[in-house]
Amino acid sequence: MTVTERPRHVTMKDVAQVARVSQSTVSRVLSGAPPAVPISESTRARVLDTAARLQYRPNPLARGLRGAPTMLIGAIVRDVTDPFFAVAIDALSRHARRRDYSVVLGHAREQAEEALALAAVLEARQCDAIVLLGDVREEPGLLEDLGAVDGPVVELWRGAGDGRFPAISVDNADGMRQAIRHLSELGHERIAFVGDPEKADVAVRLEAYRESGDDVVTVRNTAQDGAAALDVLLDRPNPPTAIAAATDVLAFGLLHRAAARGLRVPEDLSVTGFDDIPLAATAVPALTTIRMPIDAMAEAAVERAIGASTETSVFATELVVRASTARPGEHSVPPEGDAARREDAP
Amino acid sequence: MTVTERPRHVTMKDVAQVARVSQSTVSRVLSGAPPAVPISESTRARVLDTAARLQYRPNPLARGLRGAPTMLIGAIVRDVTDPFFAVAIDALSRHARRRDYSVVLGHAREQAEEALALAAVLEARQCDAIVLLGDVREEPGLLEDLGAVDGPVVELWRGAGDGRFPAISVDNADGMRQAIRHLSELGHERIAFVGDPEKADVAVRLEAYRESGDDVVTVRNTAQDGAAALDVLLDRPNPPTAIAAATDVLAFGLLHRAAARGLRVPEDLSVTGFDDIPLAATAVPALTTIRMPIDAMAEAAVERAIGASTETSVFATELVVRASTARPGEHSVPPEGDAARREDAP
DNA sequence: ACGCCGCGCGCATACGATTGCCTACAATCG
DNA sequence: CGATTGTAGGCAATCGTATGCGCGCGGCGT
Repeated sequence: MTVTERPRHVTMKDVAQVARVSQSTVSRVLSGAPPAVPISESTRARVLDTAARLQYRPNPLARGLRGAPTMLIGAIVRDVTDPFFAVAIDALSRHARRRDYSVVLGHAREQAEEALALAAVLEARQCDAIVLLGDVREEPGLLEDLGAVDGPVVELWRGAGDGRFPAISVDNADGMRQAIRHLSELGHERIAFVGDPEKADVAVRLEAYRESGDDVVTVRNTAQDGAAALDVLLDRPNPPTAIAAATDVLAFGLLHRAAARGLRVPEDLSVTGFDDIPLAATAVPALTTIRMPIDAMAEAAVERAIGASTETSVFATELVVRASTARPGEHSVPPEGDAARREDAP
Repeated sequence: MTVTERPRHVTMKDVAQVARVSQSTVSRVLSGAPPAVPISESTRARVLDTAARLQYRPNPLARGLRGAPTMLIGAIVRDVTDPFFAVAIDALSRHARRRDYSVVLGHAREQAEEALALAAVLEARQCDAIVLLGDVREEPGLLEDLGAVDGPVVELWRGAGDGRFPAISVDNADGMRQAIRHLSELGHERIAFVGDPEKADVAVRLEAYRESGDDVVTVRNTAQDGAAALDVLLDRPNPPTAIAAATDVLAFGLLHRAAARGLRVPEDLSVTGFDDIPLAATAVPALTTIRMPIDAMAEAAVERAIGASTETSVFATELVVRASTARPGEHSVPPEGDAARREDAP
């Protein structure tokens, strides 16, 4: 074996030279497509062989420069740390894959600067389409920037879309009403709401809550803030018997602080979440929450992004009753019970 | 406003035409670099102005074709859904940002095929470096494929690296010993281990556990499996008084099932986790766990990836004592207590 | 035997940005 | 006043791939 100094990158030209054909022939053979130009079987085989021997890899940059699709969907997400978005990304990636696309992810991390740099990366044909996950309203220049992008932009769970881009969304208001109705039907009369109305989707949930209640604590969307919110609520003169949290993460904080204060859930306090993150089913106690059809929504977003569909539907939520809600002062149904669904049990 | 049919993409040529200069001049002005060729102030201003007016965006593909760095770090992660990796990605992204790099993420989702497609995307100068998060041993062709990549490849939390690529890792064995020692010092004698030894890092933790115990339940890394593992352990003739989980996610499952069975933690059972995911501090009860210096490790990985450093250090873990561990049959210290650290309280 | 057709393939150019080299003009020097 | 230096900027090659167009050659028809 001879010493090859710096194998830098094997190009078509290299393959062509070795195979004793022109670079265009190599291109035609390797493109695989129905050859607009006929190639003899012997030549084709020779090219294919040398390409394999030389470990040729097409350069996507050069391909893209010629206008070829990158088969990449860019996803901009506000905060990867949010368990809900993690699941969403996973679903998005799975459905993209089924369509032969890959997902590249950049995240905004609640910082405008970052989001901007990201947008610059994703645009300009680095990827064929962009999916916005969650509410990215806070990024001032981002949306504006995105307007200049070539490919389609789809919003997924944007909350209250302003119609700037097609959106795949969920009926947040109805979801919150389902939670409130569930608590009402159990006999709760003093129901509080905890959430961060800065996020568009939470704002919609809050608005739906306001139709029947007005005991609101505003916090950032962390379990720690959820815990602190419980203290605020319980130190009120007439504390609630049930709390509807805007997200599961907040509900986790509520459950934690309730236990720390010696309060039993659901006997002394009922708690509902929103999102049905993976850990919700194994919370202590298992969390009653509102589930969204993540999988179907991700699929819709992918189809919209790659132009396979032009629909922008609003998906329905589903109440998942577990063990964190009960009649005031009563035990929940079975101690381990998922009244409505059971798929969570191992 | 005139009708602009298909603004396709504003190129330097367009800017040059409008600004009445040559395309090379536009390039020189916009590159910003110390001009090897002098440019008059008036020309520079004119170019800058028209570029802004026309909303010019450089095409990164064309840049990359000429060999320019993409300022992108590719991250390949096994499973975005894992809360631990979510935090890691966040840290990675932050540190990359500080160095003017962005992170693009692709995930393997435990599927070889997917990982391969991803590698193809990331290689070939689409990004300047690649960071592997977690154990990707299972992907057969991936590592091999990665060997052919131009840029540097760094493994982060790969567990037991095979030395193929430089690795930033954590002392998993010592971490597990810290947990076991903590439980021993509390007086526990029957300590069980729950984890998925298929993952390299968990395998190391298991090995360290084996130095002092042999009550092992093998499961996949989900909270549901953790819950099921508790049933297995408690139905044994001589059940453990403490369980060291290989990850926080498993510990969540253990806590859930313990509560569902009416078992009090930590009075009847002590539980330790591993990772210190964000929700660990607000588990019910707050989870005693092993923390890793995620931030420092992510920083090290970024520096290694972009060639700013050549060190491959092994980082130390830290025991974080919260409320899920106590002497057998005894209450934990303060009900809400973080004995060792307090930064978790809101 | 000559022209025509079609197969198989190479030439050349384009994509957008970078960069080495060269030109044109002005100012300054000898 | 001619030569030199410096300033300002254009020309064209280049990166790797795709593709329209055209060229040569062999076989077949008349």
